[in-house]
Amino acid sequence: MATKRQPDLTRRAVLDCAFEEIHRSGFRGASLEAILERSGVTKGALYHHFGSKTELGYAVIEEAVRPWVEESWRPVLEADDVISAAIALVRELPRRRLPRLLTLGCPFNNLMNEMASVDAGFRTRLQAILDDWRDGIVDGLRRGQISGQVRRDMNPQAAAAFIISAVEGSVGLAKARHSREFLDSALEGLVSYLESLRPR
Amino acid sequence: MATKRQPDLTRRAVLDCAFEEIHRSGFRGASLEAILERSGVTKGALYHHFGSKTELGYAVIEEAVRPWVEESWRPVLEADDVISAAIALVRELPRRRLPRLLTLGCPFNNLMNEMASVDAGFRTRLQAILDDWRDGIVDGLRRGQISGQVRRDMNPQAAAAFIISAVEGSVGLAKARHSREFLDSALEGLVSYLESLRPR
DNA sequence: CACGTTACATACTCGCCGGTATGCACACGA
DNA sequence: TCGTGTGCATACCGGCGAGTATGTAACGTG
Repeated sequence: MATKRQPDLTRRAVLDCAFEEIHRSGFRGASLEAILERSGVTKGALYHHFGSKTELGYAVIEEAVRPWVEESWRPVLEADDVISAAIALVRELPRRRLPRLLTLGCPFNNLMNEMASVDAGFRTRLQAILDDWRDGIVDGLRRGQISGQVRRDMNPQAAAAFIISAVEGSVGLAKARHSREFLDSALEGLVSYLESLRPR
Repeated sequence: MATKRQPDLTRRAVLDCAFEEIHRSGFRGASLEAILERSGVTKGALYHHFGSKTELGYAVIEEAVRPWVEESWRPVLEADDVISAAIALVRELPRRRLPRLLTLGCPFNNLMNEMASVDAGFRTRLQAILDDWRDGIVDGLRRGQISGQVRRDMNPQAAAAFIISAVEGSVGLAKARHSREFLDSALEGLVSYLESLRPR
C-alpha cells in the first residue's frame, strides 16, 4: 500500500480526469461526480484543491489544454522550414489520434466555442493561448521570409490567423461527419494553401 | 385584442426565441424558462408544440438554423462568378452583423461544436446542413471550372470543405478575441486563397 | 347547439449537480 | 510527543430546470 497522502498526485489526477471529461462532454456537461469516480478522488479532496468547478476549469485550461496545444505545435515552431513542418504536421494530424479527433474534436476549440461567450475568465485564458500560438507561427513565417523559404508579399499576421482558423474549423466540422473524408479534404485544401506561401 | 389562438404564430415565436437563446447560451445552457419569458408563451403551450427540449432543439436546427445558413450563402451559390461572389460575401461578413458575430459566433458552428459529440440526432441534422452547403459550393466551383472562371487543376470537394472550415474557424476563434482584428486577418487569408483558385 | 378536439394555462414533481459542513487521520515542527 | 495545520472522507443541502398532471377555454364540426 502506497503512502496515503500525496497532494500533487491527487491534484494531477483530478486535473487529467477533468480534462478528459470536459473534452468528452464540454465544461458545462462535465459532471463533478463523473470526474470523482474516474479519478477515484472524493469530493472533499477535489474542493480542497480547487475552489469551484469554474476554478477547476481555469486550471484545466492552464495546466492541461495549454500544454496540449503547445505540444501539438512544437515541431512546427522549432523547425527550420516552417512550411514543410506545417504540412508534415497537417498530414500526420489525422493519422495519429484519428478517432478522438473525429468524435471529440480539439479540446481547445471545443472549450472556446462553448465558453468564450459565456464566461470572461475562460475567454481571456483561451485568448492568451491563442495569441501565443499565433505569435509562434508569425515568428516562424517571419524567419522563413528572412531565410527565403516564405514569400515576402504576404502578411504573416493574417496568414497565421488563417492557418489556425482553417485547422480548428476543419477538425470542428469533421465532428459532424464522423467520417475521415471531410477532414482529409479540408486539410488537403490547407496543404495547397500552405504550398502557395512558398516563393515561386 | 387579437384572436386568442394562433398555433402557427405561437410555434414560430417559441422557435425564434429558442434560436436566440441557444445562440446566446448554447443548447444545454439555454433554459426553457428564459425562452418562455422572452416569447410570452407558457410551458403548457411549449410542450403542446414540442415533445421535449431535445425535439425543440431539432426543430430549431431545421426551421431556424438551416434557413439562416442557406440565406447567408445564397448570393454565392446563385452567382455567375462564384469566386467573386464568395470574396464579396467574406468582405461583407464582418460589416453587417459584426457585434453578434464577434460575441456570439455562428449559430451553426456553435451548435455543432457543442452537440455533435453529445447527441446523434443533433449531429445528423447538422451534418445534413453541412453536406448541402458543401454541395452547393462544389456545384458553383464546377460551373466555374466549366465556364473558365475557376482553375481546373484543383479538387472542388476539397476546396469546398476547406472554405467552409476556414470561415467557421475564423468566426469561432474570433469569439475568443472579441476583437475585429483576428477576424479580419483570417478572412484576409481566406480571400487570398480564394484568389488563388482563379486561373492564371 | 352539442360535443369532441385543439391550444393553451397553472401548479406541481423530481432528479441532478454544484456547493458546504463537519469530522478525522496523517504528517510534521516544536 | 504533543499540538496544529494540511489532506482527505462522508453526509447533507438547496436550487435550478426539465418534464408532467390537470384544468379550461376557444375552435371546428355534425
